[in-house]
This record gives sequence, structure tokens and C-alpha cells, in this order.
Amino acid sequence: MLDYPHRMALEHALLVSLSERAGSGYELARRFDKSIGYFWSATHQQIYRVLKRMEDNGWVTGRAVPQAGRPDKKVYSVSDAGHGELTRWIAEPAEDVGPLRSELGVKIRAAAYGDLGELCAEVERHRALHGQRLEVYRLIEKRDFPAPDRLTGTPLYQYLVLRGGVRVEAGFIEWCDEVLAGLRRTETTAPQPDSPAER
Amino acid sequence: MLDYPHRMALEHALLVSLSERAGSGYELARRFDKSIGYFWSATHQQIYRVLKRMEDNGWVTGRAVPQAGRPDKKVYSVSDAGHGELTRWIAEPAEDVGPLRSELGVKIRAAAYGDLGELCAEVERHRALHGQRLEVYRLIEKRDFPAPDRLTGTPLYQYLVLRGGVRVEAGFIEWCDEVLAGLRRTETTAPQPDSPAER
DNA sequence: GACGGCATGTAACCAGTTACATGATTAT
DNA sequence: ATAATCATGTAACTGGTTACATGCCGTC
Repeated sequence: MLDYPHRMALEHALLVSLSERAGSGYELARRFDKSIGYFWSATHQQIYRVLKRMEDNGWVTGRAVPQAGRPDKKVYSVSDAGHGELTRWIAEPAEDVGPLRSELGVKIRAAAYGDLGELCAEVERHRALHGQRLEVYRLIEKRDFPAPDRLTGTPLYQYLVLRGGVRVEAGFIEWCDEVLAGLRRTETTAPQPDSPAER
Repeated sequence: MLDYPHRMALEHALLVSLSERAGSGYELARRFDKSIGYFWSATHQQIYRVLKRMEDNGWVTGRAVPQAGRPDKKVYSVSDAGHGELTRWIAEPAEDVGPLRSELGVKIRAAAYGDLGELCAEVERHRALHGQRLEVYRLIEKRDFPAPDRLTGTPLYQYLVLRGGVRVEAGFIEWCDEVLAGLRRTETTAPQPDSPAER
């Protein structure tokens, strides 16, 4: 009954989160906004489903908590088996991060078949989007980790993961700028009509 | 029959690839090693399936090509409808790139529950892996795009996408180094026993 | 009275992966 | 012999998303 096909990081992300603090599915979904969420997230439906499976596996134990006014919540805690599973999992080699699957990248690649001006606007939109996210990350960085050189243990690990998020966002933005510079150079240099390859 | 639920970039990645050069499913799978593949890839099975759907939609037309010795191949070309679909698709806003789903990130976040030395080795392994990939990208960059400032049209777009791949890999490697520095600092500073939270 | 937050869930679906099968050719 | 490359496919499954349903509370 334990031939789990070793490709399940959401389970383990939840184990980490629950190890630090017990919580309900709903809370876990919200918690994913912070730290781990930059590297792994899920919808609440997915979390509920996985949580159930984990309970069946004996990795977590759920306990219904009645609440005044609000509906009951089911608070999950990590069991000894769950703690063991987490330790076992960290020791095994990590999957390489899969391909990016950036739709914007494909559209840039396809630029010859569309309007360059519109594409630039779209790149700018994404640049702004990620700029906002980066700002949030930087804010968290300053607020929660003012002296990163003195961090140890879990706060350090949280910080390092956050740094990953910062780097990803910053890198993406730089790339957007490079793309914009490239596209605009050709736009202004050669003001040809709409479609380069007119069918 | 055409209420396609607007979340299908693989189709369009294939349309781009086939617009440049007709090819079989097998060839497309191999082509994804270059350029687009850095931002969107798929297994051959997935490509065969999608190709069939695209043929049903009338976006591509397949034509069996008998070959001496080798089995027949089915070469696909983009139809007028496919070309139109591609143009339509570029004009609509692109999905934001989803969360990273990096297992390594989750493991770093979970470092408190495992062995720090082993984790460092694992981070180094990934660093080497991406270092290799980066080297390949840089080689392609130098070989195929020696004068990027003078590029226009599709080669420029190819180059810009490749630059994205380069940035992603370089950023990842820098992050690995930052993680290693952080983890090693605590390792040597405080040589405490295995489990911080022994439960 | 409508909306948003808290809290959980079901059902249907989709994209993608893995495993396997087939069958010929060429190279070791 | 055996393995690798070319070439296509079926079947089963998994992880994840979307849509929808329920119900109570507070507030605008």
C-alpha cells in the first residue's frame, strides 16, 4: 500500500507547512501566499484532496474544531509517520525543475505572425505584473529579514527560498526589458507594414 | 464546435514550428530541443495527440510520406485556418507564467528536517546540471547569433527567447550559490547535532 | 438584499507523463 | 545478437484546474 510513485511535492510542501503550525485546508491554501508558495502552490480544492490522501496514509491526523459563528474547521497535524516521511523525502534526490511553460515566450517566438506594437504592450503588461510582485517580495525581505547574515535554522531557509522568488522575478523583468529593446529597435529602424509574412 | 477553452499553448507552439517548416510528430518532438523548447516542451505522445486534435480542427493538414527503409511519416503543414488561428491567438493576452514548482525549493524550505550536508550536495548537483545547460545555451548563442544587434524578424525572436533561457539558467545558478553560501555559513558557525526540532 | 470572507467539499475535465507495443533499419 | 534510431501509436494514470454547491456571518 506504500508504492507512492515518488513524484509528489505538494504532499511534502504541506508536511513542511503543517510541521511548523497545524492548520486547516483553507488556512494552508492561504499560507501558500508566503515563502513556500513562491516555489509550490495549489488551489484549495487540490489541497483538500491531498490532505485527505495524506490522512489515509497516516501522515497527518485531522481533528474537527467547532467554531463560534463560522463553520467547523478540520485542523491537521503531522503524525510521527508524517515526520518520518518528510525526513525520508528530503534525503532523496530532487526532481529537476521542469520547462518553464511561459505563454509569453511562445508569443514572442511567434512575433512574425502578429502585431509588434501589441506584443510590446503585452510584454510591458507582464513586466509591470512581475514588477509588482517583486516589490512585494522586497518588502517582505526588508520587513521580515532585516539582518539576513545572522539568520539560522528555519528563518534562514525561509529567507533563501524568498531570495529565489526575488531572483526569478528580477530576472524575468530584465528579460522583458531586453525583449522590449530588441523588438523596439526593429520597429523604429524599419517601419514596414503590419505583416512581414503576408500569407 | 469551436469553443476551445483558450488555454492551449502547445497547439500554438506547434503552429509556430510548423509554420517555419512542415514536419512529422517525431520531428517536432526533436525540434523542441531548440528555441521554443526552452519555454514550452512536450513528450512525443502528447505531440501526437495534439497534432491529431489540430488536424480535426482543420489547423493543420497531414500527409503520409512513404520512406525507403524507415516507416512512413506523416508530415503536417499549417492550413490557412491554422495560420489565422495563430494570428488570433497572438493578439489575445498571454497567461502569466504559473508558479515555479521547484522541488529543490521545497526541500530547502524543509532543510530543518533533513541533513544539511546532503542538501548542500543536492544543491550543488542541480547547480552543475543547470551550469551544463547554460553552457549549451551560450554556445548556441555564439554560434547562431554572433551579431545580435543586427538581427530582425524571426531570427531576432528566436534569439530573444534563447536569451530568456540563458537568463533563467544564470539566475538559477546564482541562486544556488547564494543558498550554498547561506547553508554553509550556518553549518560551520554552529556545528550542532542533526535535528533542531527533535519532536 | 447583495457581497465578501470563512470553511469544506463534489464532479467534470484537461494537460501531461509513463509504460508499453510494434516494426523496420543500421550500427556495434 | 543487441542496441539505437526512426516513427507512430494505445492505455492507464496523475496532478491540477474550473465550475459549482452549501451554509453561516458580518457589513455596506
